[in-house]
Amino acid sequence: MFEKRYKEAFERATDERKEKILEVGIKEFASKGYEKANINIIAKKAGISIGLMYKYFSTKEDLFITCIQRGMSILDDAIDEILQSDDKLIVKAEKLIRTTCQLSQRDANYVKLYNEITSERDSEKAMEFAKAIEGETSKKYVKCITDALAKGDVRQDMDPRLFAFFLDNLLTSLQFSFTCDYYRNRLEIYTGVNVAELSEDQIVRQLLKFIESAFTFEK
Amino acid sequence: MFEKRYKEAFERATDERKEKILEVGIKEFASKGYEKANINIIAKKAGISIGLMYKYFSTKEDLFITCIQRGMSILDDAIDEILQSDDKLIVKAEKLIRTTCQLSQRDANYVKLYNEITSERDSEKAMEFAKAIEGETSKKYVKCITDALAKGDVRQDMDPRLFAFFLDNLLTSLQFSFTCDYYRNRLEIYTGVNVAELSEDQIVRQLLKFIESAFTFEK
Amino acid sequence: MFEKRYKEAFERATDERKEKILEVGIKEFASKGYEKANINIIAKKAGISIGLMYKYFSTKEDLFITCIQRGMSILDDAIDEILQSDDKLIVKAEKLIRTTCQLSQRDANYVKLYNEITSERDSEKAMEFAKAIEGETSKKYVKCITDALAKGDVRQDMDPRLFAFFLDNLLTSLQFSFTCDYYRNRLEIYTGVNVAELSEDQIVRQLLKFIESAFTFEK
Amino acid sequence: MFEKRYKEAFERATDERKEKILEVGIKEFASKGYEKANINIIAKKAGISIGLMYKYFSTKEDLFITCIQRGMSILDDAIDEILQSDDKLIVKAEKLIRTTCQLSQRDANYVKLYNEITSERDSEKAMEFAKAIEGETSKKYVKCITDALAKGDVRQDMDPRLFAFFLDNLLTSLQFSFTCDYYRNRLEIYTGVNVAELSEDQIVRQLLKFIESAFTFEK
DNA sequence: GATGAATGAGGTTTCATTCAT
DNA sequence: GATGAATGAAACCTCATTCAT
Repeated sequence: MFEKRYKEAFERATDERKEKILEVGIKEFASKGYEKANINIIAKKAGISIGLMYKYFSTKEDLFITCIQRGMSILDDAIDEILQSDDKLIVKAEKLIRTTCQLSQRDANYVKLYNEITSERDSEKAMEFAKAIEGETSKKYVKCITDALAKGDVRQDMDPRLFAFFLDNLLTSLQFSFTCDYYRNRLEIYTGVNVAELSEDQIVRQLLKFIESAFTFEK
Repeated sequence: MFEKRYKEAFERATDERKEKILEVGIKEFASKGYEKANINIIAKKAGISIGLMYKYFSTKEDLFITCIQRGMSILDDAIDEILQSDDKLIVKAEKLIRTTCQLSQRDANYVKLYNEITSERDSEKAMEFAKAIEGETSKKYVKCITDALAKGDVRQDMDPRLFAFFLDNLLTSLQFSFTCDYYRNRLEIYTGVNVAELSEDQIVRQLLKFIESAFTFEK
Repeated sequence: MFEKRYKEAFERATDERKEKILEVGIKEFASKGYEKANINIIAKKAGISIGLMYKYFSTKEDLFITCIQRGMSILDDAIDEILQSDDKLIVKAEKLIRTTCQLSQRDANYVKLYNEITSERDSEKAMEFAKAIEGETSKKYVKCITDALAKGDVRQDMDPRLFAFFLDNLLTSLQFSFTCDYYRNRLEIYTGVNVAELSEDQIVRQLLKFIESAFTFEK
Repeated sequence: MFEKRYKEAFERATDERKEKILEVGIKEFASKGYEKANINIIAKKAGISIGLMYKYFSTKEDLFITCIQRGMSILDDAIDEILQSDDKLIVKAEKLIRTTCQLSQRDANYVKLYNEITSERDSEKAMEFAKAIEGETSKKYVKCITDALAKGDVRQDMDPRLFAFFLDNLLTSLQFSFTCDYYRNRLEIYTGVNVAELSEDQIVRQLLKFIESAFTFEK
């Protein structure tokens, strides 16, 4: 997805070390955001010297992007598996929703990282990020829907690319709503329920209902 | 929505100056983000000294929040007008979608500011922001849907709060997709079309279709 | 004592206003110290504009010194009255000690101001302050003791100037110990008693004993 | 006395550098006072970058307190040695006075630092300072006098804690009078003699006389 | 006489990055 | 390969003082 942003020295490091650096980096970037995260602290927490960190990554940004790569590829893998199954679209949709909920808990930091990218303001970088992160996945989403359309499983009057886009918007919003502070509070405000007591299952069922009819209804 | 975050001196400034400061501030925060925006530069661009800036706002954060207030209240006004009309839900939905598109162009910086808030990581502030920004609007969204439900205009098996939430998610995603760099690129990737050539009308019609059936279909 | 440091305009102000300005100034300088006191805030609290403040005083320092003048002259008056009485030295000493205790409560801020001056580091100003503040008083102290010496009321082997100096040191230390935070804590540490429960009378009696024998003993 | 206020990096610095930083710091704080002392200048004079200064000390205050620690511990050591000897109280008193004079010359800056603390206005910090600086020493003073009392070397009608306090007041005042500008001028005013020509020996002898009779006389 | 808006130099603190060892 | 001491630009914020009205 991204071209590599780490130096050769990083490849030569032990897996354990690579793992540790990315784990710590993801945690820091996720909890503080890019600007406020401190690369010196990341190095210390990862148990390496700042000098070595710069042997591994040329800049703070390169470390960040390498963290993103790791985080995004894990999120994508889970999604890809569902998209490439033979299930009907509606079944896939349900799986996607449920997986989204699970990932939001298990991989909360990855989701937060994704949210961070989402407000990138340098348009060059924004494009680079979007291509790297959304490129493959979007194709799969579109393909699923195109296939369903061909099979007659869904309404025929839709633009599959846009419907894929709307579907992804709903799933992404849901993901953020389970993970990122602002979005979480927003969800609480809409439901009127404290997030701790929130019935995840109720949300899943309603969203599935919403999506199902959007995709199948035809006047 | 927010309690005021400017000092009395700011109230006494000329309207022209108040306008200028907020305009410049919004532009800077929208284009660089909170962390990277520089108060000294904002002051200079607004044509006042840094000292005076601090006579108007106690901290960078206060200036930021005052900018937010301005931006959000303008966005909200447009939305509120639609939500409080007597139109049927579907008509409202169409108006909301169209207005969203327009605002995204006219008030792009406000939308970017909103996007900035959306990745707030301090959970106290996130809550404060969410309450201030989403509080009133969410109520109106929910009311619209509850009313439509009572009138039998929409499917009866929905949870109105959650459906309102999904609807807002779709609209917010759309808004970002027209304004924020990352989201814009993502939209291009999904549609395969350069944003300049993108048929806004096609998007509007498809989204309306998506929403309409989600809201009215019932097995 | 000091030459005047206020401008003519200040003389023309109403007594009430003069009073208010000095009162507020003394309070601010006493509680925050010279550097941290803010002349804009003093003006505001005194109910005048900062512009007018600068019509009254050329600089922050001039305001400060005028506050000092006011504070010191009040403290001095109380002391002078005692020193110029016809009492025997020991009686005067007792009165001085008791008055010191009273002033420390009634005029705590003046004492704090005096303490502030005491750490002046510009040697020119230190000299100016010392001359203005200690000049007259020291003469009276010395005279008292010289007189007592002449009358044979006290030991004949003393240097009256130095004994006056030691006496003043004890009284000044006591004054600070009742008023200034650091000195107050130091007193608590020595006595092992919380300042609120501290028997002022016990201190007075012991100090008088200390001084009395220092002045009258002769081998 | 104080808990350490420097970071670990400071411990790792060479002794020469540590020495230099504290020396320069003490000089600056002593000559300008806490508020007016400038960390950037201290760093420059110490031959290190401001960034490194902040690797050594978290804040200006921490640097200041570390300077205090250094200064106070040196002053204390000299005093402690005398207080813990087997000499009679009067002998100790003489040694204390003479040492006070010497320290005032050799360690003038430490004394100035002490004077600076003495006007601390934040009552929390004042307490912390007082405990750290006066805590141990005061105990030793009191113990000396209690012992002398038990041996019958001094008058029996005294409160040992208060007499210790008065003694310390006299010594502290003397110390300031030899070092701090204001107090020095005050001494000149009392004696009528220029400080350069002032007979230190005369002062010592008179003060010893003063103290001796205060402690031994009994009606 | 009186106002208070306006200035801007200057101080503290942060942190990405370098480089000698 | 690995260290971590060292740098210094740059950001936020304060406040004594000025001056037009």
